Amino acid sequence: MKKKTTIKDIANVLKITPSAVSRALHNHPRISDKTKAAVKKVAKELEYQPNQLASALRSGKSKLVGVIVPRTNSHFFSSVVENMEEELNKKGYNVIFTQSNESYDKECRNIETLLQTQVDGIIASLTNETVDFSHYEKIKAKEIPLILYDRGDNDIGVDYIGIDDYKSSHIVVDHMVEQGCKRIAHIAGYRHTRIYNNRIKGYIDALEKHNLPLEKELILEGDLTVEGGRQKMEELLKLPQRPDGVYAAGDYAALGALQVLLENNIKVPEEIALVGFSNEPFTSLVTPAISTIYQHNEQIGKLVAKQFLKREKDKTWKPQLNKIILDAELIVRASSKKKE
Amino acid sequence: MKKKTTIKDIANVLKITPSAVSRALHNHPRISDKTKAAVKKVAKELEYQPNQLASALRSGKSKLVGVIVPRTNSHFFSSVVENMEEELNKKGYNVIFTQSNESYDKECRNIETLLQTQVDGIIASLTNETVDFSHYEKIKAKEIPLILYDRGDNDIGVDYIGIDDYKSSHIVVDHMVEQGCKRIAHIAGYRHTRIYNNRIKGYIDALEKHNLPLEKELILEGDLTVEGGRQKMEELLKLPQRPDGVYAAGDYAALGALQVLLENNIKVPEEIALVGFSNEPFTSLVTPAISTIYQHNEQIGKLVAKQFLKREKDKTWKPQLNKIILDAELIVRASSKKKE
DNA sequence: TATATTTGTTCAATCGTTTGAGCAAATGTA
DNA sequence: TACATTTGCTCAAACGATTGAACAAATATA
Repeated sequence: MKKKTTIKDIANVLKITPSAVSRALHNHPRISDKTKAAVKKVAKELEYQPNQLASALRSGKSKLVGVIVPRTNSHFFSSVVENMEEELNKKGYNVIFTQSNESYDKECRNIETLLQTQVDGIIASLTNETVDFSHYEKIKAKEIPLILYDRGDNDIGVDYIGIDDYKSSHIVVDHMVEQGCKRIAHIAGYRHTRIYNNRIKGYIDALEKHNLPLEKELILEGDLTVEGGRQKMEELLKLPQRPDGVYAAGDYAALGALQVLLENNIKVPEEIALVGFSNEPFTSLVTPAISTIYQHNEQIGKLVAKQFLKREKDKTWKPQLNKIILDAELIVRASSKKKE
Repeated sequence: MKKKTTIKDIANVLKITPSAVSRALHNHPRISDKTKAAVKKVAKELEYQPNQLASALRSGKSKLVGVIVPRTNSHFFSSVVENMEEELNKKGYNVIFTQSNESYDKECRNIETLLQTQVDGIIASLTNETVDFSHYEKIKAKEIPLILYDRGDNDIGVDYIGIDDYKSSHIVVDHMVEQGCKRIAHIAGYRHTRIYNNRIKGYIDALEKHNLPLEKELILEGDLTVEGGRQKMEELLKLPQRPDGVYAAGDYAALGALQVLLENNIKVPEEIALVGFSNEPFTSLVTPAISTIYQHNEQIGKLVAKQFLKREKDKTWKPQLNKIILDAELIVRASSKKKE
């Protein structure tokens, strides 16, 4: 039943006041080096652990950052979060982490609870459902930093870190053309989600750049699940003239497509080349390994954390749209290597 | 620059004291229904949000639970955490979540920071490295609930929730024998990790149960990575007499084994059946889909949360070893279906 | 009617730390 | 020597909520 030691205990031992102890521990210039040393020694002896709650209450800073993640069972998000945490921990912040599970309601509730917990800032990526952004205004009203990543680039008018989806499609198409593809199909996500729309636009413009004709029946919008990928691939195989390359806007869809191709004894990449998107771990594990777009997960995590720390420091900053867009990177694997 | 409303503000509006407001909000029996209603009305009007920090400081309860996860980029852990969070949120707890990244040092630091944040309890799964448990004694000393899951069953003498690894091996071997396997190899994890040791013991005893001879060269210990699985599988293929079934103690190793089998044009499951462990998502995605052990991720998450809530409620509880062991479930897929 | 009990509230201390103001002693400046 | 500045600390009031004790008013009991 041993009590936690407080600054008061340290003060008693040294016959000074708690205020002096507090200042000593924070290296206040008006405390003598002698006292500082003595305080720190006693603090160590008594195993003093500052009570963050008390300090948070008094100073108004909880040293907690709230993070909202759409899902954790995606490699992209979990590695983003991992790096964010690391960076923030270094600066003495802890991360409270919540999942929205792609549900708008849950996202709203997450914001509620995070604000209630008096977090010093919020880092979020929107759910696919989110089209109304009023709940984010609450955060802005509290005047704490709000940083978005991956989803929600233009929506709320704050800092945003993500990759360039439009350009990513260019990179993919450039690569496939370079490998000899002449008719590239696109298994796309739904247009109403901005990132998928950008990928579609990038795909279209890249075709034009390479003087390839745009064929409507080669763009197939759908949900990017394994099953979705299978269906779209089957449709593509039924076309009078088959494509010689397939660019899927998601890895799961790419996997579904690959399964169908292999089941039909179509050689990948010789007959049809395949590229996915996101660098989910399994892409390197299947045979043939799937080429895909790597979104710099780690770097996004770190950049988000740094942006938060920057905003947190500068009290005068007023929220405004500020995008940091990273170039994605193509990882070329067997599924798209027609040439050696 | 609008200030947050406090109970004091509500008190001023109604010309009563903050204590009355506090009690009204908590439905204290000695506050009249009239006052309660009035307080709640004003609270709503002023958009009152209780300051958790203040309440935590005074009451000594932060309503935060610290969770330590070895890694998040594993499907098992992320779904465990997801369900844990949901269950705890329901009861008004927030989750502070930290990763140890399988590093002992990081684990120690995680505990430090969690304790510093004054969490009401800690939920943890040990890293593979952890063999010294003294840092966990600190948690026990603080007399806050400590619940372990998946890793660390007997080590610390507290509540533990996990699956029965020994029995899981029996289930796997039973199934393979039933499918007609006569010589089952085991690509095992290192014995010094308890769960892997239990899987090995289960494998051995199950063979005996089925009157199958135990052949030393069919047990191959190693790290259960894709590459590790590949190597072990290659060793197995070099044996004078090949096994007709392979039970890998991890899905990644199973995948590596599968790759080698397919590269050698060995028919799976006809010539060699294959079973993995953990139900990582990719096991259902590869061809043939890999049979594996499902660890009831969701249920473990929920049970851990419930156990925490139970301990949190009962102040008189003294930590003692208390294991909840779930039976794992075999998911039979193509890779082990020799019979129809 | 006098006393006991219940009801509804106020009072004041407290959780542990931070922080502006205050003040004496030490040091610097003229 | 006299005054200004700096140094090193103390004092006391916060931060916002909770809680045991106190107390007046209302109600019940004898």
